[in-house]
Amino acid sequence: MPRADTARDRILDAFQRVLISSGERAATLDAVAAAAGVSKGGLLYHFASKDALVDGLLERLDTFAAADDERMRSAPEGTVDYVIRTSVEEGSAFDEALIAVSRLAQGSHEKARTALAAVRARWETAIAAAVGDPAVARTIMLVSDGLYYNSTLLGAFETSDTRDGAMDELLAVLGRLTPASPGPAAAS
Amino acid sequence: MPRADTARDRILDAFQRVLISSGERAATLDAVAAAAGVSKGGLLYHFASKDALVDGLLERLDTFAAADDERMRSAPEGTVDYVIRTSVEEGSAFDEALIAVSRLAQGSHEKARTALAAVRARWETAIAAAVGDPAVARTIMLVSDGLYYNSTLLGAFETSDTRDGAMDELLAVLGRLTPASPGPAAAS
DNA sequence: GTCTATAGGGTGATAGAC
DNA sequence: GTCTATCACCCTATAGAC
Repeated sequence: MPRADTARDRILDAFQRVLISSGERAATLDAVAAAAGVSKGGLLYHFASKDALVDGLLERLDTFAAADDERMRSAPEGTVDYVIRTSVEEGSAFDEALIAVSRLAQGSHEKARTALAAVRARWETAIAAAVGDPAVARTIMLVSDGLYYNSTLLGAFETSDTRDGAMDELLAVLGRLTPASPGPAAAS
Repeated sequence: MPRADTARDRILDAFQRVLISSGERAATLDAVAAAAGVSKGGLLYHFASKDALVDGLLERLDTFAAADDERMRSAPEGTVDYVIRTSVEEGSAFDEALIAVSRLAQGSHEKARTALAAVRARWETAIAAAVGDPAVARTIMLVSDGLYYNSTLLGAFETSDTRDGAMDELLAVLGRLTPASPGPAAAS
């Protein structure tokens, strides 16, 4: 179901690509159809309306988010490490769906914004479970939000943030906030 | 110049209002003209094109940002306190211009994104000057970004963040990161 | 300065051929 | 399943009356 080479999936891939590289406004049915290598009519056979196309992408995001949820909680480096490091784009399928939906949310699409908030809620819950102090958990979540905001919305990571070791530095700073316990390895 | 009741300013106010409440896509010349109480033709007399309208808003933002820069550096509560607290919407004229430009940046508008990055750069510089450690400064800036992301883009502050004292709590957590010196009062 | 009218281009969606 | 018209609508911008 997730990685089939059906026409539907190829169209969703194209939709994502156009959204990510050119934004919501450019993601017209015409543009998506062209990127998918079909005509507008062909696209509309698989997705009866633009809203249906959006819903398809939102479902895809939800599938990926559920998978990420498990990975996040069982991450060997620890939940906080995992969440912070994956806050900045790395090119996974989940990432791509997430950024595409972000572009959608940037437009006006209410459903996309809700879906995004739901993904964020998963992260927040996991961080709260990993760190004792709720105020610290909130701080860490906000840092994650900040990384995400910079990398996907502002597109401004030419400065210090791509630098190798910047992430380790950041995690070291955040590590100082959890008085009791483990940044890395809360082991078995 | 900044607070005159000229027709230009009334139109820019209307542009802001529509952008904030209905998003970039809804901010058509028709909608802005209606909100400003003029016709489309009337609007286009003052701003020759939609691009000119955007430029007008960007100039307004820059004026406010320059004023904010001074306030930020001379804030009696300290720069970090000031930046963090003003990261979440409070309804100032600066805020409104900032959010309006954000909505614009959410579309595709490159100039708006650049303007937003410039404002962020002002904050980052000021924080770096106030806090010794650059890694800590970056962390604080990311928290500010996160607050901004949540309040203006996700619109998700119904949870813990509006709560009275949430900001104090957050600032207390961040205060633990500056080993040497003063959250509040680096006084005279 | 502000209005109405209209040109010109793009967008989502339908109908019907293949 | 996929394509080529084609429709109705909305958006920016211009022209010219008042």
